[in-house]
Parts: sequence; C-alpha cells; structure tokens
Amino acid sequence: MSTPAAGPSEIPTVDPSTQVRVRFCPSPTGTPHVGLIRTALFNWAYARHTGGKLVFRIEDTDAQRDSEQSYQQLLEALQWLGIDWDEGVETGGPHQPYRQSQRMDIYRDVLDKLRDGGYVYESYSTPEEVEQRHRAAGRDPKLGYDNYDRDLTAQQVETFRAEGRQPVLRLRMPDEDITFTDLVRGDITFKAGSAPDFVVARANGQPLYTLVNPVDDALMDITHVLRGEDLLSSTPRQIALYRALYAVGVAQRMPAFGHLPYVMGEGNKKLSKRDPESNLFHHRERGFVREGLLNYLALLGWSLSADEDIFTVEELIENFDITDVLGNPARFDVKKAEAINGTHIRMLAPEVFRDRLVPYLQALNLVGQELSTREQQLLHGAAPLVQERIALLAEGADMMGFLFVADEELTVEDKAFSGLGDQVLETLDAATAALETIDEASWSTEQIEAALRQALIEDMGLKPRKAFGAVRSAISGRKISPPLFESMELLGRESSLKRMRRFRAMVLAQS
RNA sequence: GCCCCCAUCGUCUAGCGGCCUAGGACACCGCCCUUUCACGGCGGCGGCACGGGUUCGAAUCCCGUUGGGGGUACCA
Repeated sequence: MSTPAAGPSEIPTVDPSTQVRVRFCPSPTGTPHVGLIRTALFNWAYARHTGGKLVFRIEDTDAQRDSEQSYQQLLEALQWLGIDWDEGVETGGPHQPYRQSQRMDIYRDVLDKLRDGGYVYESYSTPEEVEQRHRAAGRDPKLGYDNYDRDLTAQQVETFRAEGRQPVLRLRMPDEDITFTDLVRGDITFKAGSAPDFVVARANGQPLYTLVNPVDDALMDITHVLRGEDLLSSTPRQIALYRALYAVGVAQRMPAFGHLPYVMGEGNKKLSKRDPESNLFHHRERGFVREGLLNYLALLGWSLSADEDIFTVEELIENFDITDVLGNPARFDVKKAEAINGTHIRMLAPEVFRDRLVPYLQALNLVGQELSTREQQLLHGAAPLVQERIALLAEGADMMGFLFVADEELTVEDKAFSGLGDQVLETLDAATAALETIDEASWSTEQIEAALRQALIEDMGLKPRKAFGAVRSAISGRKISPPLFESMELLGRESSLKRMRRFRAMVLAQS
C-alpha cells in the first residue's frame, strides 16, 4: 500500500479579485502579548482596508495549557482596542463552532478522508528508534523523522500491532521543492527533503495543530494567512497538507501567506512573555490609550509615510497593505511608544480625556466608584491642565492627585522641601499675607497670580523659580505640579491658605 | 548539523538604479518660550555590516562573507 504525496496539481490560488477573508486564531494561553495583538491588528486592518472579513477562531486543542481566563482576556483585549470581527467566537457565523475544542468530530472526518485518499499513513516508530537508525547510518541523530514508516509491509504493520503499538498519523511530504510567494517577503523556496513527514494526529487519535490549523483555514475559506514569523518554516508542511485537502475535497484553494516579523525585546531576543512590556494589559494599566498603542504597534513593521509617525486608526485602515509590511524584526521601544501615546492623549477631546482619567483616579484611591459633584468639578478643571503635559493617563491621575486629598492628609514629599532658599519662611508668610487680601468672591487664577507676583517678585525681588516653588510645595506637596495659580483657584481659598500654613509649620519643624 | 528568514542613525523607519553630500520620528545634547514639569519652536549628534560583481551610475539588482533570528516535537 503506497501513499501518494499530493502534488501541486491545479489547486486554485488567490488572486486580486478574491474577496479577502483573514483570521486571528490565538491559543488561549497566558495573558495577551503585544506581538500577538499586533498580528490581530494587521489582520484586522487588512480586512477593513480591503472590505473583507475577519474571522476570530480559538485554537484550544491543548487542554494542558489553555485556560478560560486567557480566553476572556483575549476578548477583553480586542474589545478594548476596538478590533472587531465579522465571524467567530461570541458572534458566531456560518462556519461555527469557532473553538477548535468543539470541532473534534470535524477533524476526525477529515482524517478519515485523508486516510482513505492515502495521503496520511500510520507510523509506528518511536523517537528513540528514529534516533537509533540515524546513529546506525552515521547520520546526525538530530535530523528528525526519517520517513521510515512510509512503505511498511503488511507483515511489518502486523508485527507492530501485535506488539501493542499505537500508530501516529503522518502526512507524506512531496519529494520536490516547495515554493510560495510570501506577502511580506517575496518568493521563498524550501528544498525537497528539508521537512520530513510530520504527525497530524496522536496515537490516541487526537488531531494536532499541524492538521487542525490548515483544516480550519480551509473550511472557513481563509484567503490570506497573516501570522507570525515563527510559523514561516511550517509553511511547506501546510502547503503539502493543503494539496492533500484539496485532493480530498476539503480545501477549495491555496491561501496566500504573509509572515509578520517578530516583536523584539531588549538585546536580540524575542519579547518574552516574561517581560512585563510584552503584556498588553500592563500598558493599559500604565495609562496607554488605545489610539496610542494601536499607532505604535502598527509602526512595528509598517509605516504610513516618510515623515509622519502619528496616525489614527482610520488612516491606518485607509492606507494599510500587507505587502508594505517590512520583513525585519522590530524592537519594542517603550520610550517611543510613550511619546506617541502622549501625542494621542493631546489629540483627545477634553471630555474624552476627562472620562478616560477616571479609572486611573480610582486605581489610586483618589475617588470612589461615583464621583461627587466636587470631584467632578476638580476633574473638569484639572484635566485640561495635565492633558498637555503627560504621556500616560496614570501620570495624569497622579499629577492631579493633590487636589483630591484633604488638606491635612496631603503628603508632602521630602524633595518638596529642598531648594527653596533661606528665605522660605518669609516667602511663605508674604505669599500667605498676599493671598489673604483676596476675598472669596475674587479668588481666581488672575488675582492669585497678580497678588503673588506683586508680593514675591516685585516687593521681595525673588526669582520666580524660588518664590513660586515654595508655594507649589505648600499647595501640591511636590516640586512638580500642574500650573500653580490655576491649581489654587481649583483648590479654593480656604484649602489653599490652610495648606500654606500647614507647610510653613512643617518647614519650621524641619529646621 | 540541516532548512528558512533578516541586515539603513542607539531604536522604529523613508528609500523600490540617477531626486541621497541618505529624509522623518523617538531617545540624547544645546538654545528659545516659561510659575515647576511638560507642550511647542529652533539647532546639533548620529546610519546604508563587509567583500565582490552588474551598470554610464547602486542604500537600492546579483553572488559571497559576517552577524542576528527562527525552525528542525505525538507544543501552538
């Protein structure tokens, strides 16, 4: 019984008129990785750019590693970023179910067809035996499977069975070069014999990723397989499988492949799951806005134009083409990501920015679940003050934090006492006296600034840096704060004066 | 070992034979603006890995070298 290797035959390919159908098919293991999300983004952008469809499938065939929590996180990640899908888990579609763990009977069917067609064969060799044969023949033992079981005689098979062996199923690879045109890298040829016959199903009958991934792509009529570079070398095996699937009537066409470059971390290593910056949610917690992170992620391998790094999702969709993606790996640069995020923060409408800040204020316990009228008022006034001076939302919440704490509970940082000059006390006294002359009704940024300038700069002849620095420390407890006079207006007369006196006492106690 | 991918400033990139004495962004360094920090503005530093070809002409095409990465599982 000889097994045929499916040849190139006349399997249809994808042409420019083909309606695009791409997919995102993660395994639900661990927390979403920025590299994975970049893959989702490019698939999504390509679907939206071409007016095609995005299918969201879950590859949970490894019960050992998959988790429901991870699945939920994937949903949350895509939802946060605004990456939506046309068919798939949660939304359903004509090819459901979209979780591979629920498609086992389908794979069994396909396996039967492949076996009936003679494209897969039973393999009884153990890894040890393969290695032993390599050694005996003087070959490198790490060569991989040696195709030994391709043409076993009925006699041999019977012997193995009698020994109680359970065979795995392998797909027979063609004895010829396999060439395909990668959408990002161009023509790639794998030499004949460089990939041995591979396992598509375990001895216990469980189908493996090597089978299940192309089978679902075929069944779901995926036209463009855009995935990570780590899967590049498995492409010849998939092409061989596809030819067999076409021969048995499961696949209708050969999809186009495009392999996206790695996202690198420090040094020359792939950004590992261990690195905190590989974790999408880590960035969200630090205060990345979706617009900024999406922009930065798209920049890893793609660019809008020669002289503009900042773009919106709409611009991405309008201009994105997979063939423009670069093949070389890109390092994830936190600094640049933050800078781009800062630009996007500045681009947000004031009220949007304000709303986005709330969860970060809550995370710092500065406000509760519901904002009081006073808190809303403070947020409303302070948001525009910080919007133009931060790169991350968490920074913004932190910077305006002093407004949300009681006067007597304001933390005054050690640094806030330094560099104030020998005339701190006099400065604080003069400032307080000047502020006291402003009545409640005329307590405004303009009045505050005028009074302080007159008393400290004009009358005392102090440098603005020292003069206002002392007041800033008193009001905010820090050396760095939102604009001072505006902050004082927001805080109000009473609070401001209380903080002035409290700080004076602290300075006195320090010396 | 074998197979495959990649190679422009520190980083991300523009460049697809002449427009390049290589452009932008981030970072860094000055200066300006300024109540701190930022933002903004101006300027500076800094790169085609190497060697052969092809061509009137190469960052761009070809080959090799070197360097980096990935694969080579009954993981995905």
